[in-house]
Amino acid sequence: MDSAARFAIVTEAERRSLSHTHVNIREVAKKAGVSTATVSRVVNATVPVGAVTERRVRSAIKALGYYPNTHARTLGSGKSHMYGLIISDISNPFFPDIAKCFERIAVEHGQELLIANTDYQPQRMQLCVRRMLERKVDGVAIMTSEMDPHLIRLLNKRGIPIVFLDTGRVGPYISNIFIDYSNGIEKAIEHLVGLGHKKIAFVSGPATLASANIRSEAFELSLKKRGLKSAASYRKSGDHRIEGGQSAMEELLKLRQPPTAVIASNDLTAIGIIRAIHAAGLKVPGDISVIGFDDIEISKFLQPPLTTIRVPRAEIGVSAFTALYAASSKRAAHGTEYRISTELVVRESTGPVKAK
Amino acid sequence: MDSAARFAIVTEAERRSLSHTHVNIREVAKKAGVSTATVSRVVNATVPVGAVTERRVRSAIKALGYYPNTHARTLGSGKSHMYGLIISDISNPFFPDIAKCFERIAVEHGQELLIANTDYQPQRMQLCVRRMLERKVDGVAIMTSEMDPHLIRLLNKRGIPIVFLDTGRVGPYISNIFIDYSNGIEKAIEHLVGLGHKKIAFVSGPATLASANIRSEAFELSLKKRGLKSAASYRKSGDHRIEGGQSAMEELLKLRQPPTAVIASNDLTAIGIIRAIHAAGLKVPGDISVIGFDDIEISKFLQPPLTTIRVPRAEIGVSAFTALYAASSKRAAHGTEYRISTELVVRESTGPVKAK
DNA sequence: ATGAAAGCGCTAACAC
DNA sequence: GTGTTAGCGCTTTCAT
Repeated sequence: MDSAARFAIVTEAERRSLSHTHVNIREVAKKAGVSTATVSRVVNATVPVGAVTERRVRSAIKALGYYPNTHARTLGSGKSHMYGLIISDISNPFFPDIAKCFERIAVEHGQELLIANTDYQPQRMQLCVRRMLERKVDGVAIMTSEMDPHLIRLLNKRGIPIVFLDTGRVGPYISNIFIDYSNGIEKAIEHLVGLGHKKIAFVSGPATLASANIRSEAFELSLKKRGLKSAASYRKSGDHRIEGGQSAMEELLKLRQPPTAVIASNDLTAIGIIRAIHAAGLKVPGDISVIGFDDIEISKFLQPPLTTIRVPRAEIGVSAFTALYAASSKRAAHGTEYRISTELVVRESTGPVKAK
Repeated sequence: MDSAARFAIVTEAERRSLSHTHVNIREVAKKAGVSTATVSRVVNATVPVGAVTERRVRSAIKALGYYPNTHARTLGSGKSHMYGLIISDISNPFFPDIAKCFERIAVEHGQELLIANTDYQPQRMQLCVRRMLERKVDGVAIMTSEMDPHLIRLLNKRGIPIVFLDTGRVGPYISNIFIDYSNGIEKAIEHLVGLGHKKIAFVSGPATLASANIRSEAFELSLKKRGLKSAASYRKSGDHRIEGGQSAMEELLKLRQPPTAVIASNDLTAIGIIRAIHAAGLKVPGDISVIGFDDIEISKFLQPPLTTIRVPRAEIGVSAFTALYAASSKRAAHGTEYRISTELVVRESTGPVKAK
């Protein structure tokens, strides 16, 4: 099969004739013998149209291969039918699931999704917001920590609905997705205590990340609730990547009394921790138990399969969309708080504390 | 810090006053005492403008907080400054790196990236193309296999530049990113043969995926080149997910003469393979060597770190952008082929064949 | 139920 | 170097 047949390439002549005649609503109207307004009504199903008229319009649309120009539509109606999603880094396995779910629902509702990465650089946040403003998005989901109040104000001033993940509080045009980390963390500590662990360490994420801090604080709190003392030497900070977990664990292993269990601020960190433990010739969970956070897809396939605190990412995607959709369709000026709970998924990286 | 202070929420009165006065080019022009055309010239730097005028315009823009409306701009100029990227599934770890890289470069060039997932469903491809058409993208990168020639024609007919990944041939407005799999695969087989392996199996991807077939064929070819016989029983098909690799390996282990080495069509498959080997009480690479494909980020952190054929995803992102940018800026009607080579990354999942 | 026409915010061709 | 103005393709009153 040659190239032309394979892709059904059109001839240059055919293309020229078509590009001059870029099909628009006027041509459809002419062909159907109606006004452009009627075509618009058929396309958008705004007000009822006579049955015969509708059929004529539809067949004209089909015959001409008409696709409405979204930009013109936006200009006319004021709604872009586009939501923005600002995240740190799409290659962080936490985000793709959220983005995918959000996109699917958005498309089902006739909305588009515009994704912008800050790449963890606060100054890129400004560019992201600018893009959202220029594209006139109907709402923005912000899932980074790098959020200058000034930039938020830029969006809020224009009445653009915003939904935050985890950070931020509900306000005018501002919703928030609250993730109940404490629930999962308490279950995790309970699980470890039940296995006899007393020396429990925590490897946190970068201090600049609000959600990482929340996880860290929830850990402290849960530990206190259980009456366990929380030694500062059992608190290490990572970077939410494998490398950070690894070096944090290396330090923990140098302690005179290394922990018997470690909870990580995310699964990548846990992978690094396990790696360091293995590198030291120790076993998971034989010598040290490890609990991750997030439950990214790969976690259940690790050696050993990772016990982890699941953060339901699909639900986050749904809530983010729901928040923006509610705010932008109804004229609900005040945001809503969406609650998402976490749960402990017990697999094989945790076990009874080693007998001395 | 309370909500208002934290986000610098604006008052309702302030917002009302602003939303009525949705800042547009005319207001900037009025404030700067120039025409809208001049403002446009300053914003787009199309033709030189007097130094004082420019300064006045810029300060008006700043004072008013003006952000040009991209949709109006698109309507006026005919260019949307937006590229589409159609992929199967953003949560497949192969894609985020490509998307991220593409997006970064695109933004640097004043372009936006619109991502659409087909979710592996051919019928969703139609919706994706429609979205691209309606948003009037300046070009589309198609990185799925589900590509109905009819849909391609829809894009091509309108002179919209397309770039394919791996599949497809160069033609009018059509570029292709050719990935030289054979190079990496040959190196992989060479590596295994050097370690004494003769019984080498291959676990392919889904037969519906063009790139998976290309990988599979390249394997066959390389094997023949080396004069090794290629037993049909050593050819299993997976699904490019962990599960598929696992069950494929389970079958391979049932063979009277199981292979001593396995090459997988992607890294996830390799993870499944390793899992099955471990589940059978065997060791990697002690009993069986495993080579993956892609080199996703996690591969080097697996136990054991995975030897794999790296497909440079950042380069793919760059090439995809370059192809579209070249095609849409110059009026180069004919596409280009971009070549990307693969390389073997030797880590610890491969070792000498087990002595009998 | 349908048509006519006035925008939406910007660009670009043309004047000066 | 700068202003004027006619579109770009659609939505949306306002008539009819």
